[in-house]
Amino acid sequence: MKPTTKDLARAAGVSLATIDRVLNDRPGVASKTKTAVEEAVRKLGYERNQAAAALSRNRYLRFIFALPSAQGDFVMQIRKSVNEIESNGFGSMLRYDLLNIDETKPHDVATALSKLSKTNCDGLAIMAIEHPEIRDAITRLTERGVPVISLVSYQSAANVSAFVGIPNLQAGQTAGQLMLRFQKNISGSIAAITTTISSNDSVERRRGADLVFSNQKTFQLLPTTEHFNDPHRADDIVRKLIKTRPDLCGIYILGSEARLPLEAMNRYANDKKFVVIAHELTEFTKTQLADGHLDAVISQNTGHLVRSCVRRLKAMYEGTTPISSQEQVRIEILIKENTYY
Amino acid sequence: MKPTTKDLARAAGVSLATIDRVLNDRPGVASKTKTAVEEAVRKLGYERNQAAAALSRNRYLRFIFALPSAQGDFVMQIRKSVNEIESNGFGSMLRYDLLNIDETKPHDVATALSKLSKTNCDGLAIMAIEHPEIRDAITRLTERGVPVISLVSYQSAANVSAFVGIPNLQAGQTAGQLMLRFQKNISGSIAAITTTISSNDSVERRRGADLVFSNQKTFQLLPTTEHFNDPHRADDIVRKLIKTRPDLCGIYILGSEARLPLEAMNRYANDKKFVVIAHELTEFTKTQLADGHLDAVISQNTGHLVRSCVRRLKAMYEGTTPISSQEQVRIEILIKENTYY
DNA sequence: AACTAATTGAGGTACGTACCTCATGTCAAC
DNA sequence: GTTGACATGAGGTACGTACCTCAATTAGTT
Repeated sequence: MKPTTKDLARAAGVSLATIDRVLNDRPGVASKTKTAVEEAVRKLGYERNQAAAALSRNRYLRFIFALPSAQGDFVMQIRKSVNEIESNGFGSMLRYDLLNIDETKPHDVATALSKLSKTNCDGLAIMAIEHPEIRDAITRLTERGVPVISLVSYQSAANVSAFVGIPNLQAGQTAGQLMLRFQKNISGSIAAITTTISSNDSVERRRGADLVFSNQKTFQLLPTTEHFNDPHRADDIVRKLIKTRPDLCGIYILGSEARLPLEAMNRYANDKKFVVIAHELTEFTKTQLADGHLDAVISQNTGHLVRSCVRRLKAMYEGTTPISSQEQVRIEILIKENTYY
Repeated sequence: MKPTTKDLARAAGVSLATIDRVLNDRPGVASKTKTAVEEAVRKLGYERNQAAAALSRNRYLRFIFALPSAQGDFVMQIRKSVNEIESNGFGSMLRYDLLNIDETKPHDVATALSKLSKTNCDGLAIMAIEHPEIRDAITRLTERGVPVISLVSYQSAANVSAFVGIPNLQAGQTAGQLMLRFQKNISGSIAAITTTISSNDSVERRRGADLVFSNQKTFQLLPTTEHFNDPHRADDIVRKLIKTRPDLCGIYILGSEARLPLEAMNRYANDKKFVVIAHELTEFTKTQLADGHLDAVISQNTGHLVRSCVRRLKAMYEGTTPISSQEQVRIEILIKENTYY
């Protein structure tokens, strides 16, 4: 059997009360006593019995996912994954809540975060743009002792404890490489489209693709065009591209929401065959893959994202370290054949 | 707060002892009482507090992984994943043990399985060949009340509760499709090499690839050749292929151990560029990807395999149903760019 | 009606930890 | 040498479930 607090007490020559004080960082312990207990922990290989601890605490760990309130297939997917994890066997005594944040109003976001503290939140995973007010709110939150993870989009706030998501530079390299390998032409131009280049992931992906394209001469990646979530703009961009670039042989959709450019493609590219690559597997992109309108999707699994967040937040709460290898969210390549419907 | 057994007792108008009898399938409960309790469970939405249950039971759930004792990068990877999961935050009170089975001696395997029962094993995940003796041993094991999962390689034993692994037909389709898309030639022959075609996964993958190749005329997939883990044979096969087939433009390594054919390729294919696709990401195939000797790897993540087994075994033990969507092990495509080193 | 068997209840202990109170000990400052 | 701050121990309760015993009740059979 594993050692318990009783064994610790005996080994360290102190009482259970002192063990409790040390293990739970309560005040009133002489530093040499503390050292002795820590030594005993090390020596016996004591690990807190989380089941017992959870039971004794008799309260749920409450993890909060702060996600953009804006519509979008990908964010929806994440939301769905958060809701699904509830019924999962992740040990007990865990609760997950969603918090909608309107990124267009950073002040409101900051206000919402300021209401969180150790008493109502045991960990936060946040997906948000980079903004001074948000960054400061996060910093203050961590100072209040709440572990914070930045999700999908990296937060440079000093104290953010971790990032969960794919490395976007590599994702861009992957997309670029596939784009080249899927080409049957011997040369041509490839378009790059995104929602907005003020989004960090788009920028990094573009850089990744550029790295790949710079290794060869026959294909060129055109400058990134933005559609700002405007259907007409997206339509214009695609129509103009096809009309003015006879050598166009591929489209790379950088952002996480591929719907608008893809729908435009479907309108104008009926006869000619382009290699089309986009990001994030959603119901929509799945359909596009199945129909052959999309050649590949570079994706991160939202279930993983969410579970990884939970594991890390839990580990931070418990003061343990999760296996880092398993926490690296993988860049998935999806083509028609390896997608599940 | 969630309802407890006390609430159940009150709601059903019975005592805690009876609640206990019903919840734990103990004898001596009138059927209408049982119904009443079950009704209360449903009505209150009662869910057993697993932390408390684990604590009270005060014993670890013991899950056993039966893996082939034969050497191999892939099996090693699985073994490693099993060992790593221990320190994972998978709820507490779980133990994982490895059981080596020598598939060349099915009778020994059956004997080993016959020693397992509810008292020393709460769930088994087994990766083994299809064999009557093994199949019967598994059937008897499930009859003794031990949940069994077949891992990687499907077991047709009547009572095996689940399969954890990738669908190999689809994996073959994926490999075949990539092989065609990566080709810059306009026609040619592709070799198919494996350890032995008595292995089920190789057969299914071949069938998958055939499906893809039959949709076009310009490339042909050569008959599958077997090397039986013999380095000379592997060497011979590759050397002869390159010498006798000037139109050779690709190699598909079907089995899960790619080392021998790849090493042979590295010896003979220095000058000419083939598209090479293999299965399973291991340290070796990673290196080959990085060096450009391998163009793509179709893989299943061993960490996922193992965790999926654990989740399912746990769910079976607890009598709950895991989210099936999350349990489908995905067919991963890995190229140089999206591999982590 | 008498008897047996099946059913149910009452009440307990245990698991390992968290968290609480209160008493006692120690040491240093004045 | 008294005071007070700090350190430590003793001992308790609680969490929700599992598992045990023994008595009491009920139902079914003869």
